Amino acid sequence: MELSCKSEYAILALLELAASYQSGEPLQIRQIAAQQDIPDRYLEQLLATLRRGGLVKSQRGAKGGYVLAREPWKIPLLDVFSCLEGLDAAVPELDSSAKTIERSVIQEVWQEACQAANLVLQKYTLQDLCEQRTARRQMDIMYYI
Amino acid sequence: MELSCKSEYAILALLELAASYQSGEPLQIRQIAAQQDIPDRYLEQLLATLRRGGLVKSQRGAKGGYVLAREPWKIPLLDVFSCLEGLDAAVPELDSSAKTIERSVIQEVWQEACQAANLVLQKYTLQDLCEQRTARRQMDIMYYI
DNA sequence: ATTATACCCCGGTTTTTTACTGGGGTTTGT
DNA sequence: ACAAACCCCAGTAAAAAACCGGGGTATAAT
Repeated sequence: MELSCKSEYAILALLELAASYQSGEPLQIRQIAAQQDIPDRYLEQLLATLRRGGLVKSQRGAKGGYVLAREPWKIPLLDVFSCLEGLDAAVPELDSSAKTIERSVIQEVWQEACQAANLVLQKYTLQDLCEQRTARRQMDIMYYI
Repeated sequence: MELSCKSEYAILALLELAASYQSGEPLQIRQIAAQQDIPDRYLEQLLATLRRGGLVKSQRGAKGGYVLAREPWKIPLLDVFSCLEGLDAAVPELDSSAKTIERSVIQEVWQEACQAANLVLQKYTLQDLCEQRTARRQMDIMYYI
């Protein structure tokens, strides 16, 4: 199960926004894209999706950009995934049209596995990842010395 | 997270093999494909992969076919997935080449989520699914009456 | 031995999804 | 007014998933 570029890019962008959340100043697509080495036109689409999903707010015009729609600790990663991949993707619904019993039995197990994964993605917030990042940076400095 | 055709087909086939495991008689691709409504040429590929992965054994020639390589209760679903999608797919390794700290932090969380899912897939065996199936069939009969 | 059956190998094609790009419009601060 | 940014839509390229076909090989039955 590979993490899609899409999700990785989105989370990277959100991490930037989380880091600058205190400042209140919006970040521009260009900036984020440059910082995280993401194709900016592509990132634009992702941010648009995140905006429609209520995860970020945008400010148009000069000095515009994006800010998180709510505090970093109130945004679990699961929200990001369900926004991008669709909620039905995060937790696939077992269609009652269930062609055969076998298939629905398999789907149920699969669903349980997905829910287990989602539980993990639910418990980590952007804030958590930000902290992990700074902690890691500290470690790298220590190691350097 | 959608279940791939590939994995669904494979598990369906393995369920058939599990069901006829007692008999000792091999099942043919054609039979399984017809029973579960799977394109037989495609199923052939999958069974070949499962064979190379040591999950099934094949008997060539007339009266040939496939049998499970070991008892149904000794085959957790995770084995099927890792065989088909590759072990590195089931548990993505975080490459130490880690471009940036941010990306590796994200990968770690993703990996934890995958492991949670794998734990579920580890605990269910083909046997379990078979039993689920027969149980479900009983229920359907009750409901019919 | 011959023959029919059924797996084996390998490669190609089609379809779908993912990742990415481009053009032209609209809002907004200076 | 004008430049900086987002907005919308549509297309393309590349990769993965799903599927198909041909010719070969082992094996059981006759």
